Formats: sequence, structure tokens, C-alpha cells
Amino acid sequence: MSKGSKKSTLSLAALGAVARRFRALADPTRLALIQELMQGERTVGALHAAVGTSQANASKQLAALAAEGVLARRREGVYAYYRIADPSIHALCELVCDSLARRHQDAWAQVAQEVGA
Amino acid sequence: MSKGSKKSTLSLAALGAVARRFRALADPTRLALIQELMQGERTVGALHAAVGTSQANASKQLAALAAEGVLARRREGVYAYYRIADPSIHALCELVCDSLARRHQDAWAQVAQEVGA
DNA sequence: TGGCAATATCCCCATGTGGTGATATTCCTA
DNA sequence: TAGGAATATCACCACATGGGGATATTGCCA
Repeated sequence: MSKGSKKSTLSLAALGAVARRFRALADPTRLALIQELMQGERTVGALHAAVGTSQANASKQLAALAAEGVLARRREGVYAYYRIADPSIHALCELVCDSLARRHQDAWAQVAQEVGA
Repeated sequence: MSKGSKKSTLSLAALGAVARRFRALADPTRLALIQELMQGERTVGALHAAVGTSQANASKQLAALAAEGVLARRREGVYAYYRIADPSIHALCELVCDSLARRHQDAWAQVAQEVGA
């Protein structure tokens, strides 16, 4: 079980940590919250209004993202301002979006080819 | 509901697709299978032995990853060879690993600072 | 201090899903 | 063609989790 010997083989614990990070991003509501935060710091109220979910759910999902280190929270009086804490989030979402776009493009091309043939 | 006017705002459907892609990577067993496949094409038998899960579960998880476009399958007689179909997987995992490593490093630094103070 | 607004937490439910054992399917070979 | 090995599928269970309503907590202001 000593993991460090091989060059890039991760232990089960490390795989679990990576999985939890991915799981934090594996929900449309949380992605919508993150997308809103791409434009800058926002309060819980503004976020739950923009995303269209309940205040309770927005607070819960934001807390989950903050617990995973994806977001950071700042208190200012009654307001709680959330912001993106992990700069890699941008690159992650871009990578996935590009991959999905290419996949859809390929699917279209294949359909066109089949129809044309 | 039509929100496509802004430049980089994704629709709910698009967010769902991105979420499903992330969800495919949000499991330690599936990540272990992918990690094994980083070294090249493998059969289901070799993968379930290397990862340490049951044959049924390995087959199910591999099928799920293939359905999401992450993996591709090739039949050769009785054997089913799986391989990584989406090249962005490497970059995705590297990004997350680097981010987690930096986070742990920062946590250590903070502990050291608190102890030293 | 009383009241209101913003946020977090608690309880509950419905659904999704990882895992397993048993079974079906498919293909090779003797 | 019969048997066996590799893979996929099915039925099922246990559990995690997204979501909502109600409520608690906190801080501001009149």
C-alpha cells in the first residue's frame, strides 16, 4: 500500500480526495452558482435569486463548495459574500466544455456522413 | 428562460451535461480504473483484478464511463478492451491533483505558522 | 429593546447510485 | 456440438444526497 514508489500511481485515499473534488462540481445547481460567481463576489441572496433555487438550498450548496475549498466566504454584517477560491475551477470547466463541444461536433459530423452516404 | 444572450452563460441543459461529465469522474473506483488505463488498453479482467473490485462492478463502471464518452471499448473475441477516449481526462486529473496538492501545502504552512507564533 | 432582514441549520422525503451475487450472453476450443 | 471462460445484465440492498419547508441564529436599525 505504500504509494510513493511508482511514478504517478495515486493511493486510494488520494483517489478519494480527487473524487470528492469532482463530486463538488457534479451538480447543475452548484455549477450555476459557480458560473454566477465567475463574474465576481456575490451574496447568498443574489445567488439564490439568480440561479432560481431556494434560499436554504443555495446556502447548503455554497457551504458544501466552501468546505471543499472551491469557494471562500466573507462576512460583512448580515451579508455573506462568496467568491471562487480555487483558480483552477476556470480551467476545469473550460476543459470539460471544450471536450463536450468537440464530442457534439463529432456526433453531428457522423450523423451528416451517415445521412449523406 | 432564454438566456443565451450573454457571452459565456451556459443553459441549464449545458450545465447538466457538464455536471454529468464531472459526476463520471466523481468516484474512487472509476478513477482507479482510469488511472490503470493511463498506461494503455486493458481488458475488463485485468482491470477488475488490478483495481480490486468485483467483475460485475468493473463492467458496470466501465460501461458508465464509456456511455459518457470518457472511455472507448473494443471487442476482440471474448475479450473487451477499454481505453481512454477523451484526451482531456489527463489534464483534468492533473489540474485537480495540483490544486489539492497546493491546498494541502497551504494547510501545512498555516499550521506551521500557528505553531511557530 | 423590538422588529426585520439575511443567512444557516434541522428534519424529512424522494431519488440516484455504488456494490454484490446470480444469471444471461457470447465466443473460443477441444 | 458440448463445455468453459470472459463479459454483460438483472434484481436487490444500503446509503448518500439534492431539494423543500420550517425554524434558529445573527446583525442592523428605528
